[in-house]
Amino acid sequence: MSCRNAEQLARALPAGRRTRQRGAVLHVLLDCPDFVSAQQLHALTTADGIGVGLTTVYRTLRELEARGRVDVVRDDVGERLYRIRPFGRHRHYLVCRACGRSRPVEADAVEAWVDLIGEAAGFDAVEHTVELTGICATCRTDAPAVADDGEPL
Amino acid sequence: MSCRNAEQLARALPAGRRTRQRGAVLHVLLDCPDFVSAQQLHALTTADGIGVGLTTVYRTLRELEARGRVDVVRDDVGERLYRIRPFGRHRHYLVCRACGRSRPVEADAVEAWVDLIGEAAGFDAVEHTVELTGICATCRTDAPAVADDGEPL
DNA sequence: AATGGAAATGGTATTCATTTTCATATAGTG
DNA sequence: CACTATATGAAAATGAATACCATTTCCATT
Ligand SMILES: [Zn+2]
Ligand SMILES: [Zn+2]
Ligand SMILES: [Zn+2]
Ligand SMILES: [Zn+2]
Repeated sequence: MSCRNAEQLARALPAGRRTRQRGAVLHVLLDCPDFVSAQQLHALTTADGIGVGLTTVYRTLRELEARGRVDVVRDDVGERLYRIRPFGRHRHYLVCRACGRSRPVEADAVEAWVDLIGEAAGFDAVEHTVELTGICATCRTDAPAVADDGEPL
Repeated sequence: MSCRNAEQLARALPAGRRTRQRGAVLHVLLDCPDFVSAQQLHALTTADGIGVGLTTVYRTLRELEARGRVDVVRDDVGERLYRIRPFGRHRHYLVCRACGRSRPVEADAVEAWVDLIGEAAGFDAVEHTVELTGICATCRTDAPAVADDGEPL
Protein backbone atom coordinates (compact mmCIF):
# COMPACT_ATOMS: atom_id res chain seq x y z
CA MET A 1 0.00 0.00 0.00
CA SER A 2 1.18 3.48 -0.75
CA CYS A 3 1.25 6.34 1.67
CA ARG A 4 -0.02 9.71 0.65
CA ASN A 5 0.15 12.17 3.45
CA ALA A 6 0.46 10.03 6.50
CA GLU A 7 3.22 12.12 8.00
CA GLN A 8 1.34 15.38 8.01
CA LEU A 9 -1.83 14.03 9.45
CA ALA A 10 -0.17 11.62 11.80
CA ARG A 11 1.58 14.58 13.34
CA ALA A 12 -1.71 16.44 13.39
CA LEU A 13 -3.32 13.82 15.57
CA PRO A 14 -2.26 14.49 19.15
CA ALA A 15 -3.78 11.39 20.70
CA GLY A 16 -2.27 9.77 23.78
CA ARG A 17 0.77 7.73 22.92
CA ARG A 18 2.48 7.06 19.62
CA THR A 19 2.18 3.36 19.03
CA ARG A 20 2.77 1.10 16.09
CA GLN A 21 -0.89 0.06 16.10
CA ARG A 22 -2.40 3.51 16.06
CA GLY A 23 -0.02 4.41 13.32
CA ALA A 24 -1.15 1.41 11.32
CA VAL A 25 -4.85 2.24 11.68
CA LEU A 26 -4.22 5.83 10.69
CA HIS A 27 -2.04 4.78 7.80
CA VAL A 28 -4.73 2.54 6.37
CA LEU A 29 -7.41 5.10 7.04
CA LEU A 30 -5.46 7.74 5.18
CA ASP A 31 -5.30 5.56 2.10
CA CYS A 32 -9.03 4.87 2.12
CA PRO A 33 -10.79 7.29 -0.19
CA ASP A 34 -14.17 6.10 1.06
CA PHE A 35 -15.85 5.06 4.25
CA VAL A 36 -14.65 1.84 5.82
CA SER A 37 -15.86 -0.26 8.72
CA ALA A 38 -13.85 -1.22 11.76
CA GLN A 39 -13.78 -4.80 10.55
CA GLN A 40 -12.44 -3.76 7.17
CA LEU A 41 -9.73 -1.71 8.82
CA HIS A 42 -8.83 -4.67 10.94
CA ALA A 43 -8.56 -6.86 7.86
CA LEU A 44 -6.52 -4.24 6.03
CA THR A 45 -3.97 -3.81 8.78
CA THR A 46 -3.69 -7.56 9.01
CA ALA A 47 -3.17 -7.78 5.27
CA ASP A 48 -0.44 -5.19 5.63
CA GLY A 49 1.33 -7.45 8.04
CA ILE A 50 1.08 -4.80 10.73
CA GLY A 51 -1.66 -6.69 12.51
CA VAL A 52 -3.77 -4.61 14.84
CA GLY A 53 -6.17 -6.25 17.23
CA LEU A 54 -9.85 -5.71 16.58
CA THR A 55 -10.29 -4.24 20.02
CA THR A 56 -7.61 -1.67 19.35
CA VAL A 57 -9.13 -0.77 16.02
CA TYR A 58 -12.43 -0.02 17.72
CA ARG A 59 -10.68 1.93 20.47
CA THR A 60 -8.66 3.98 18.05
CA LEU A 61 -11.69 4.82 15.98
CA ARG A 62 -13.65 5.89 19.03
CA GLU A 63 -10.71 8.08 19.99
CA LEU A 64 -10.53 9.62 16.56
CA GLU A 65 -14.25 10.22 16.59
CA ALA A 66 -14.12 11.93 19.97
CA ARG A 67 -11.34 14.17 18.70
CA GLY A 68 -13.25 14.95 15.57
CA ARG A 69 -10.66 13.56 13.17
CA VAL A 70 -13.08 11.26 11.38
CA ASP A 71 -16.58 11.52 10.02
CA VAL A 72 -18.92 8.69 10.77
CA VAL A 73 -21.95 7.35 8.96
CA ARG A 74 -24.03 4.25 9.36
CA ASP A 75 -24.77 1.89 6.52
CA ASP A 76 -28.23 0.45 6.10
CA VAL A 77 -27.44 -2.32 8.57
CA GLY A 78 -26.45 0.10 11.29
CA GLU A 79 -22.77 -0.63 10.97
CA ARG A 80 -20.49 2.33 11.61
CA LEU A 81 -18.31 3.52 8.73
CA TYR A 82 -15.38 5.87 9.20
CA ARG A 83 -13.53 8.32 7.02
CA ILE A 84 -10.69 10.70 7.75
CA ARG A 85 -12.03 14.23 8.03
CA PRO A 86 -10.44 16.27 5.26
CA PHE A 87 -10.19 19.53 7.14
CA GLY A 88 -10.77 20.81 10.62
CA ARG A 89 -14.48 21.22 10.14
CA HIS A 90 -16.68 18.18 9.88
CA ARG A 91 -18.37 17.21 6.67
CA HIS A 92 -21.53 15.53 5.50
CA TYR A 93 -21.66 13.07 2.65
CA LEU A 94 -23.87 11.86 -0.12
CA VAL A 95 -23.37 8.12 -0.38
CA CYS A 96 -24.45 5.91 -3.25
CA ARG A 97 -26.46 2.95 -2.00
CA ALA A 98 -25.40 0.90 -5.00
CA CYS A 99 -21.66 1.37 -5.30
CA GLY A 100 -20.89 2.83 -1.89
CA ARG A 101 -18.91 5.73 -3.25
CA SER A 102 -19.37 8.95 -1.33
CA ARG A 103 -18.83 12.62 -1.96
CA PRO A 104 -18.79 15.46 0.54
CA VAL A 105 -21.52 18.04 0.17
CA GLU A 106 -21.80 21.70 0.97
CA ALA A 107 -23.74 21.86 4.24
CA ASP A 108 -23.34 25.35 5.60
CA ALA A 109 -27.08 25.80 5.36
CA VAL A 110 -27.64 22.82 7.63
CA GLU A 111 -25.02 23.91 10.14
CA ALA A 112 -26.72 27.26 10.43
CA TRP A 113 -30.11 25.63 10.72
CA VAL A 114 -28.90 23.38 13.52
CA ASP A 115 -27.62 26.32 15.54
CA LEU A 116 -30.87 28.11 15.07
CA ILE A 117 -33.02 25.18 16.10
CA GLY A 118 -30.96 24.37 19.14
CA GLU A 119 -30.98 27.92 20.34
CA ALA A 120 -34.68 28.34 19.76
CA ALA A 121 -35.45 25.22 21.78
CA GLY A 122 -33.14 26.22 24.60
CA PHE A 123 -30.94 23.15 24.20
CA ASP A 124 -27.28 22.99 25.14
CA ALA A 125 -24.50 21.03 23.50
CA VAL A 126 -26.51 20.28 20.41
CA GLU A 127 -25.01 17.64 18.17
CA HIS A 128 -26.29 16.54 14.81
CA THR A 129 -26.23 13.69 12.37
CA VAL A 130 -26.98 14.31 8.72
CA GLU A 131 -26.72 11.55 6.19
CA LEU A 132 -27.68 11.48 2.55
CA THR A 133 -27.92 8.39 0.41
CA GLY A 134 -29.06 7.88 -3.15
CA ILE A 135 -28.25 6.28 -6.45
CA CYS A 136 -25.46 7.96 -8.35
CA ALA A 137 -25.70 8.72 -12.05
CA THR A 138 -23.30 5.93 -12.96
CA CYS A 139 -25.18 3.25 -11.09
CA ARG A 140 -28.52 4.40 -12.43
CA THR A 141 -27.46 3.87 -16.04
CA ASP A 142 -25.67 0.62 -15.26
CA ALA A 143 -28.31 -1.09 -13.18
CA PRO A 144 -31.96 -1.75 -14.11
CA ALA A 145 -32.93 1.55 -12.51
CA VAL A 146 -34.91 -0.28 -9.86
CA ALA A 147 -35.10 1.55 -6.58
CA ASP A 148 -35.32 -1.79 -4.78
CA ASP A 149 -38.47 -0.66 -3.06
CA GLY A 150 -38.82 2.81 -4.48
CA GLU A 151 -40.09 4.46 -1.34
CA PRO A 152 -38.34 7.82 -1.07
CA LEU A 153 -37.93 8.43 2.65
CA MET B 1 -53.59 2.22 29.05
CA SER B 2 -55.90 4.70 27.44
CA CYS B 3 -56.58 5.00 23.78
CA ARG B 4 -56.48 8.34 22.09
CA ASN B 5 -57.02 8.09 18.41
CA ALA B 6 -56.33 4.50 17.61
CA GLU B 7 -59.40 4.12 15.45
CA GLN B 8 -58.57 6.89 13.04
CA LEU B 9 -55.00 5.90 12.48
CA ALA B 10 -55.62 2.21 12.59
CA ARG B 11 -57.97 2.69 9.70
CA ALA B 12 -55.39 4.84 8.01
CA LEU B 13 -52.88 2.02 7.94
CA PRO B 14 -53.66 -0.22 4.99
CA ALA B 15 -51.23 -2.99 5.86
CA GLY B 16 -51.89 -6.59 4.88
CA ARG B 17 -54.28 -8.25 7.27
CA ARG B 18 -55.97 -6.88 10.31
CA THR B 19 -54.70 -8.95 13.19
CA ARG B 20 -54.92 -8.68 16.95
CA GLN B 21 -51.14 -8.32 17.18
CA ARG B 22 -50.73 -5.51 14.69
CA GLY B 23 -53.55 -3.71 16.39
CA ALA B 24 -51.83 -4.09 19.74
CA VAL B 25 -48.53 -2.69 18.49
CA LEU B 26 -50.29 0.26 16.90
CA HIS B 27 -52.35 0.83 19.98
CA VAL B 28 -49.30 1.04 22.22
CA LEU B 29 -47.39 3.12 19.70
CA LEU B 30 -50.21 5.62 19.56
CA ASP B 31 -50.05 6.11 23.30
CA CYS B 32 -46.30 6.69 23.33
CA PRO B 33 -45.55 10.40 23.29
CA ASP B 34 -41.86 9.70 22.76
CA PHE B 35 -39.61 7.38 20.83
CA VAL B 36 -39.64 3.76 21.92
CA SER B 37 -37.58 0.74 21.01
CA ALA B 38 -38.92 -2.51 19.64
CA GLN B 39 -38.07 -4.20 22.90
CA GLN B 40 -40.00 -1.63 24.88
CA LEU B 41 -42.99 -2.07 22.64
CA HIS B 42 -42.79 -5.78 23.13
CA ALA B 43 -42.72 -5.32 26.89
CA LEU B 44 -45.62 -2.89 26.76
CA THR B 45 -47.89 -5.13 24.75
CA THR B 46 -47.03 -7.96 27.10
CA ALA B 47 -47.88 -5.77 30.09
CA ASP B 48 -51.17 -5.06 28.42
CA GLY B 49 -51.91 -8.73 28.37
CA ILE B 50 -52.17 -8.65 24.60
CA GLY B 51 -48.85 -10.35 24.19
CA VAL B 52 -47.21 -9.84 20.83
CA GLY B 53 -44.17 -11.86 19.85
CA LEU B 54 -40.93 -9.97 19.51
CA THR B 55 -40.61 -11.12 15.93
CA THR B 56 -43.98 -9.66 15.07
CA VAL B 57 -43.13 -6.38 16.75
CA TYR B 58 -40.06 -6.06 14.59
CA ARG B 59 -41.97 -7.05 11.48
CA THR B 60 -44.75 -4.58 12.16
CA LEU B 61 -42.29 -1.78 12.77
CA ARG B 62 -40.47 -2.52 9.55
CA GLU B 63 -43.80 -2.46 7.77
CA LEU B 64 -44.75 0.85 9.33
CA GLU B 65 -41.38 2.28 8.46
CA ALA B 66 -41.69 1.19 4.86
CA ARG B 67 -45.11 2.80 4.66
CA GLY B 68 -43.83 5.95 6.24
CA ARG B 69 -46.11 5.84 9.26
CA VAL B 70 -43.30 6.13 11.79
CA ASP B 71 -40.20 8.24 12.22
CA VAL B 72 -37.05 6.45 13.23
CA VAL B 73 -33.97 7.58 15.08
CA ARG B 74 -31.01 5.76 16.53
CA ASP B 75 -29.86 6.20 20.09
CA ASP B 76 -26.16 6.45 20.88
CA VAL B 77 -25.87 2.67 20.98
CA GLY B 78 -27.30 2.26 17.50
CA GLU B 79 -30.62 0.95 18.72
CA ARG B 80 -33.62 1.92 16.61
CA LEU B 81 -36.32 4.04 18.21
CA TYR B 82 -39.76 4.51 16.67
CA ARG B 83 -42.47 7.12 16.92
CA ILE B 84 -45.78 7.45 15.15
CA ARG B 85 -45.53 10.11 12.49
CA PRO B 86 -47.94 12.86 13.41
CA PHE B 87 -48.91 13.84 9.90
CA GLY B 88 -48.38 12.63 6.41
CA ARG B 89 -44.99 14.26 6.08
CA HIS B 90 -42.05 12.93 7.99
CA ARG B 91 -40.52 14.88 10.84
CA HIS B 92 -37.16 15.41 12.46
CA TYR B 93 -36.61 15.62 16.18
CA LEU B 94 -34.48 17.26 18.80
CA VAL B 95 -33.85 14.69 21.48
CA CYS B 96 -32.49 15.36 24.96
CA ARG B 97 -29.54 13.09 25.72
CA ALA B 98 -30.28 13.29 29.43
CA CYS B 99 -34.01 12.67 29.77
CA GLY B 100 -34.77 11.25 26.34
CA ARG B 101 -37.69 13.55 25.72
CA SER B 102 -38.03 14.68 22.14
CA ARG B 103 -39.70 17.46 20.26
CA PRO B 104 -40.30 17.79 16.56
CA VAL B 105 -38.51 20.64 14.83
CA GLU B 106 -39.27 22.74 11.81
CA ALA B 107 -37.12 21.30 9.05
CA ASP B 108 -38.39 22.71 5.79
CA ALA B 109 -35.02 24.32 5.24
CA VAL B 110 -33.34 20.94 5.42
CA GLU B 111 -35.84 19.26 3.14
CA ALA B 112 -35.22 21.92 0.52
CA TRP B 113 -31.48 21.61 0.99
CA VAL B 114 -31.62 17.86 0.49
CA ASP B 115 -33.49 18.19 -2.77
CA LEU B 116 -31.01 20.74 -3.98
CA ILE B 117 -27.97 18.67 -3.09
CA GLY B 118 -29.34 15.49 -4.58
CA GLU B 119 -30.25 17.17 -7.82
CA ALA B 120 -26.95 18.98 -8.09
CA ALA B 121 -25.03 15.73 -7.66
CA GLY B 122 -27.20 13.89 -10.15
CA PHE B 123 -28.37 11.35 -7.60
CA ASP B 124 -31.68 9.51 -7.75
CA ALA B 125 -33.92 8.35 -4.93
CA VAL B 126 -32.14 10.47 -2.36
CA GLU B 127 -33.00 9.64 1.22
CA HIS B 128 -31.85 11.48 4.29
CA THR B 129 -31.34 11.07 8.00
CA VAL B 130 -31.25 14.13 10.23
CA GLU B 131 -30.97 13.79 13.96
CA LEU B 132 -30.44 16.42 16.61
CA THR B 133 -29.50 15.74 20.21
CA GLY B 134 -28.70 18.06 23.06
CA ILE B 135 -29.38 18.87 26.68
CA CYS B 136 -32.76 20.41 27.31
CA ALA B 137 -33.23 23.41 29.56
CA THR B 138 -34.74 21.33 32.34
CA CYS B 139 -31.92 18.82 32.46
CA ARG B 140 -29.29 21.54 32.33
CA THR B 141 -30.53 23.19 35.50
CA ASP B 142 -31.11 19.88 37.24
CA ALA B 143 -27.84 18.18 36.46
CA PRO B 144 -24.31 19.49 37.18
CA ALA B 145 -24.21 21.04 33.72
CA VAL B 146 -21.41 18.70 32.69
CA ALA B 147 -21.31 18.01 28.99
CA ASP B 148 -19.93 14.55 29.73
CA ASP B 149 -17.09 15.12 27.32
CA GLY B 150 -17.94 18.50 26.00
CA GLU B 151 -16.92 17.88 22.43
CA PRO B 152 -19.58 19.41 20.23
CA LEU B 153 -19.81 17.18 17.21
C1' DA C 1 21.02 2.83 29.96
C1' DA C 2 18.00 1.23 33.59
C1' DT C 3 13.61 1.73 35.98
C1' DG C 4 8.75 1.92 37.13
C1' DG C 5 4.21 2.91 36.58
C1' DA C 6 0.67 4.43 33.69
C1' DA C 7 -1.18 3.58 29.28
C1' DA C 8 -2.08 0.53 25.54
C1' DT C 9 -2.75 -3.95 23.47
C1' DG C 10 -5.41 -7.99 22.01
C1' DG C 11 -7.34 -12.76 22.54
C1' DT C 12 -11.40 -14.39 24.42
C1' DA C 13 -15.85 -14.30 26.37
C1' DT C 14 -20.03 -11.79 26.56
C1' DT C 15 -23.77 -8.78 25.45
C1' DC C 16 -27.66 -7.68 23.04
C1' DA C 17 -30.44 -5.85 19.21
C1' DT C 18 -32.06 -7.71 15.08
C1' DT C 19 -32.81 -11.43 11.64
C1' DT C 20 -33.84 -16.24 10.03
C1' DT C 21 -36.06 -20.35 10.22
C1' DC C 22 -39.94 -23.01 10.03
C1' DA C 23 -43.83 -25.31 12.12
C1' DT C 24 -48.30 -23.82 13.42
C1' DA C 25 -52.30 -20.71 13.61
C1' DT C 26 -55.45 -17.53 11.52
C1' DA C 27 -57.68 -14.03 8.49
C1' DG C 28 -60.46 -13.58 4.75
C1' DT C 29 -62.64 -15.20 0.67
C1' DG C 30 -66.07 -17.97 -1.80
C1' DC D 1 -67.20 -24.77 6.23
C1' DA D 2 -63.13 -25.51 3.65
C1' DC D 3 -59.10 -23.63 1.62
C1' DT D 4 -55.00 -20.96 1.03
C1' DA D 5 -52.14 -17.15 1.17
C1' DT D 6 -50.62 -14.75 4.97
C1' DA D 7 -49.22 -13.99 9.66
C1' DT D 8 -47.37 -15.49 14.01
C1' DG D 9 -43.76 -16.63 17.31
C1' DA D 10 -40.48 -19.76 19.81
C1' DA D 11 -36.02 -20.89 19.22
C1' DA D 12 -31.71 -20.48 17.10
C1' DA D 13 -28.50 -17.73 14.42
C1' DT D 14 -26.15 -13.60 13.31
C1' DG D 15 -22.89 -10.06 14.03
C1' DA D 16 -21.31 -5.60 15.58
C1' DA D 17 -19.64 -3.76 19.64
C1' DT D 18 -18.00 -4.14 24.39
C1' DA D 19 -16.02 -6.14 28.78
C1' DC D 20 -12.50 -8.50 30.84
C1' DC D 21 -7.81 -8.87 32.08
C1' DA D 22 -3.20 -10.80 31.66
C1' DT D 23 0.57 -9.10 29.10
C1' DT D 24 3.23 -5.71 26.66
C1' DT D 25 4.91 -1.18 25.62
C1' DC D 26 5.67 3.78 25.89
C1' DC D 27 8.15 7.43 28.09
C1' DA D 28 9.40 10.61 31.89
C1' DT D 29 12.75 10.20 35.33
C1' DT D 30 16.73 8.81 37.59
ZN1 LIG E 1 -23.10 4.43 -7.39
ZN1 LIG F 1 -22.85 19.22 10.27
ZN1 LIG G 1 -33.83 16.60 29.19
ZN1 LIG H 1 -36.52 15.24 6.34
